[in-house]
Amino acid sequence: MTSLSIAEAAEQTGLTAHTLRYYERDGLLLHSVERASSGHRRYTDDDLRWIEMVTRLRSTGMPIRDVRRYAALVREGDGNEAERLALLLAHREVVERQLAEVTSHLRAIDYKIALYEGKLTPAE
Amino acid sequence: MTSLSIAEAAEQTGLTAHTLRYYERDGLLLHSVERASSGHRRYTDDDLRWIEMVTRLRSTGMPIRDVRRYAALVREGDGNEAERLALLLAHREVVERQLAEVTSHLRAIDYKIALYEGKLTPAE
DNA sequence: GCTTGACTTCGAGCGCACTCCAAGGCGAAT
DNA sequence: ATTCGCCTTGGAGTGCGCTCGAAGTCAAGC
Repeated sequence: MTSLSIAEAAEQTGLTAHTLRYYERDGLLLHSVERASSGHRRYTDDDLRWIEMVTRLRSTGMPIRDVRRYAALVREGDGNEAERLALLLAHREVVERQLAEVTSHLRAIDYKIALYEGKLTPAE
Repeated sequence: MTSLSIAEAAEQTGLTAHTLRYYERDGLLLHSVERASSGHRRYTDDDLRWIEMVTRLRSTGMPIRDVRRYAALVREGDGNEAERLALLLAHREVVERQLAEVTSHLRAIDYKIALYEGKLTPAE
């Protein structure tokens, strides 16, 4: 349960093993992943939970470098919650603006689609 | 009115002059942009309208190569409306899935934000 | 006639986020 | 003991979408 190989962690998180190693190297995780005596990585539930958070940030378009900054803040421990909050709030604003933009562009595309559909299924 | 320099077209479309040239080179426009006797590009209203459509597709995440395909279909003229429609419908599905995903991730981030806000503004 | 500034082309360069490869290690199974 | 499969590292490579630079042209203004 509480200790997965990199392949299992990849499966669980939807990332590739390559990406998991890359994230670790690049400072997106809170600390180096533990190793078995063989040298193989062993992911804990906590690791997976954090990686899930990273995935949420990434999937909403947060750049790697900002995720790294956020990870650094969390790693530092108590005392910088205001800074973490600021980072998340700033990100939320970006995402919301982007959602609004995409939605509005999508409506315009839908209009175009309706035109083509009208052409293909002529009114009786 | 109906004939803009590349700088003016850039201003109007929100793209850079570099990007406008790049799009043209890359086959995203319906035809080569007309030239003044000086060799400078002159953008017509039709050009701008098409570029706006391209911008909508790009802003919703359609890859350059698919925009190029769509442009090719439109360029071909009447007779392939079904194919154009299929392309747009497929794109709409992708965008909608992505919107749903981002929205759901955003909700999770909002929850995290609420936690930090709770920490910072302790309940009375 | 010279300068200025906006344009031209061609091709190289860049930033991002992976993605992959080569060479090797470890442990279990045959 | 050798094969197999999964893992390791360091570093190179990839794909995308621009973005930029160098060198040159042209028209207008002084």
